[in-house]
Amino acid sequence: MPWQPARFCCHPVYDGAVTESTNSGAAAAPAKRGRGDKSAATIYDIAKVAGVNPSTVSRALSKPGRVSAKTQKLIEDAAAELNYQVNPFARALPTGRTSTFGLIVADITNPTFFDIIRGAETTATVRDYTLVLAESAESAVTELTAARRMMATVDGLILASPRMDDDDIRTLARDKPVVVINREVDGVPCVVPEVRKGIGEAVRSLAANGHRKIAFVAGPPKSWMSARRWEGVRAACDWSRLEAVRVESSKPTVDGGRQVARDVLATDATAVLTYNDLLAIGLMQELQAGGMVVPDDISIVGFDDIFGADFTTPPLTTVRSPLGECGSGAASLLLDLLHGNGDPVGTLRVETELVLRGSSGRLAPKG
Amino acid sequence: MPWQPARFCCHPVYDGAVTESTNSGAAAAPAKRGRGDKSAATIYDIAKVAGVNPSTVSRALSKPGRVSAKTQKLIEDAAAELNYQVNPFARALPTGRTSTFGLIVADITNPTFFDIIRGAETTATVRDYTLVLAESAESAVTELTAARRMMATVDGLILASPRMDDDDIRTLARDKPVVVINREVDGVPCVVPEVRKGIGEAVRSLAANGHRKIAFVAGPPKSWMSARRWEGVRAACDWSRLEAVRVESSKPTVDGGRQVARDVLATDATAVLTYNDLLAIGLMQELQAGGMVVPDDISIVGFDDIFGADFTTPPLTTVRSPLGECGSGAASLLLDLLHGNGDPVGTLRVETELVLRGSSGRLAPKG
DNA sequence: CAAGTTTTGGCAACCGGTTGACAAAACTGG
DNA sequence: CCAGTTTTGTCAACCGGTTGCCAAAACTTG
Repeated sequence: MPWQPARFCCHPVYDGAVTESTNSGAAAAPAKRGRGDKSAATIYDIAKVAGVNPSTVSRALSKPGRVSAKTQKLIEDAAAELNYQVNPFARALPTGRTSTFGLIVADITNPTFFDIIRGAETTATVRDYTLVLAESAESAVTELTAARRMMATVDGLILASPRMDDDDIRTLARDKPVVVINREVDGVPCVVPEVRKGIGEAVRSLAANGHRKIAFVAGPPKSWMSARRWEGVRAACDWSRLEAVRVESSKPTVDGGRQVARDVLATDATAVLTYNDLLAIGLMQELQAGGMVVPDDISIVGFDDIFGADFTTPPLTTVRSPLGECGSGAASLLLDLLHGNGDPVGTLRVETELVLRGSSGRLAPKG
Repeated sequence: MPWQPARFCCHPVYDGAVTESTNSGAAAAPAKRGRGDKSAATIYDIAKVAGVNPSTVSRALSKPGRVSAKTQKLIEDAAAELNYQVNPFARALPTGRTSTFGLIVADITNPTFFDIIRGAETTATVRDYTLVLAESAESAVTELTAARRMMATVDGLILASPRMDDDDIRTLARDKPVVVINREVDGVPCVVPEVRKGIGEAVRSLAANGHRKIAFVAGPPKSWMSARRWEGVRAACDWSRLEAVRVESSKPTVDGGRQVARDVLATDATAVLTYNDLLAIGLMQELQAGGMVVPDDISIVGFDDIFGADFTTPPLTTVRSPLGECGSGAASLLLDLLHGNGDPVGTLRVETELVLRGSSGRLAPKG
């Protein structure tokens, strides 16, 4: 066996005893064939019932208008009667179409992706597609492996915040349609939040509250998004004649936020913008633990508006990226690509906006 | 077209202009066939290279020990050289096996499921299976539809906090292996957190801090889990000679928690246990907004220890359900079932435990 | 070394739809 | 009413593995 059996860390109790139910065969012997116990209806069964040739059934069911209205009706009735469902594998084998697409996220733990997953899943379901999910564990290699594996079974792929090279992405995109979220790759359709507006609002808000020096806590060094956000902060600060300094973080998590607190204080900036909300939350926790009051002593602004950003005290001011939209937008883009209009390799830009909550504001007068 | 095109709510800008890249054919014309542009290698290609019969290749690749060591080697080398990958559809068609299983959750928005998804996904990947995700939007009908649809394409199914009838679940389980999380269904393997220990710890902790009357904010009326938790609270309170009162909530969300605040106050309990963390967080926000201090004026204990439960001020005391374990446990159970040992229809119980944080404690002396 | 036993490999049918090529039928217009 | 055109239906090959059955090869044993 190539895999290690999964282990529990908390001593779960497995009571081998069968529950007191009669257990009358249910769930005991899974059916051998692909479909249910009663071998499911095929187009041949329909053909027999409707008195036509199987291929006629196939055409009636897949390409509308190819058969006469009355035959169509006949076949549809027969299909309904037998409650027929196409066998996706039989269909996929000759056509290569699977009505399925993949979504690879860097880290399922990271709430940033929750909304993306949700948006993509919703759109997939609405358009009669199935979403297959995989995680890359923040590793470029794992990501590429997962992507390759998926390519065999899906019609297209969405990469959310991919870690692999541009070239790898383009190579994948040569095989099947690929859409990238949170990064721009030449020649590949992308969905990216446009940071300018949101950051502009954030910086203006801070400037209006008298802040003069702003620290930006950066994300992973190779993150495309982190670079864009830092650019955005710098540009907005230039515009508002504020000073901007950059601080590096070890990892874009709550823990990373706690760790970076010293460095942030060392800059003596009075306001901080972070690469993402997790960093902001960790940073705020650490600063508060050290006795600072937010926003009286320091203002904190996060990025993304993830689930839980408003659980903190004070609730986190943040630049919202419409993550759900990114997910559904990417899915729409991909499905459009799959349904013919394959050309428009463009970038879908979604707007960001400032969500003003309690963690930013005017400095309390020194006393 | 049966579907409505997905719409954006925030006026995203689609710049039809092709990015300044040369766009040299990349991603423009997706390959027609199922695999990559170069038609992928098949067992027939391998057979030709290795100089054996295709069926020998099939056997060498799928059932170890069925061919001689040297032939095996020959074939493996040829496969590696052509970098062959099985076509999952071709394999699924005759066998019905897909190396895929489904996971249906009630609500992708609900962070309770994040860890479950993650656990299941991780285990799936480790054991070379693919996870397919679907959401039921809290509707029993949608859930059943999704389940039926999935049954055609997966080897087994995991239902997390299902909303459908026991009988529907058993019917599904007759077709393919099904594992249920967060609910017990006779004759179907289940994974449930055992609430007694965690609730016991919570109630004893509250009792030790001088609380005499505890309110339980219930979840959805038909939730199996909510009933178990209420039972657990009542039993633990009896044991510790505390009074337990039950309060109904409208929905198990942050908002529902806010709404239930009045009713909780009306009970004049000094401590509250809620059906889940979202309710606890909403309740705490509302009480704090009304000027109450947690835990000085009232203690709050949540359930599940979801992501973000420690973002609040004070951080939330909660009874942790090992959700990740539930997900991976269910996946393991399912895969074991799929790999032969099909019999043990039992219940996997995972332990809960109290996570003591700041939202519970001793009442401040009245002043 | 021959007879008996076990491996190993090859053939061919099969899974269930799809699709190009073609024949039959229906319809058009002169 | 017939030639020409369009619609509708049929046939058969194909997608790429899997597997039961049997023959050939390799190995054991008396």
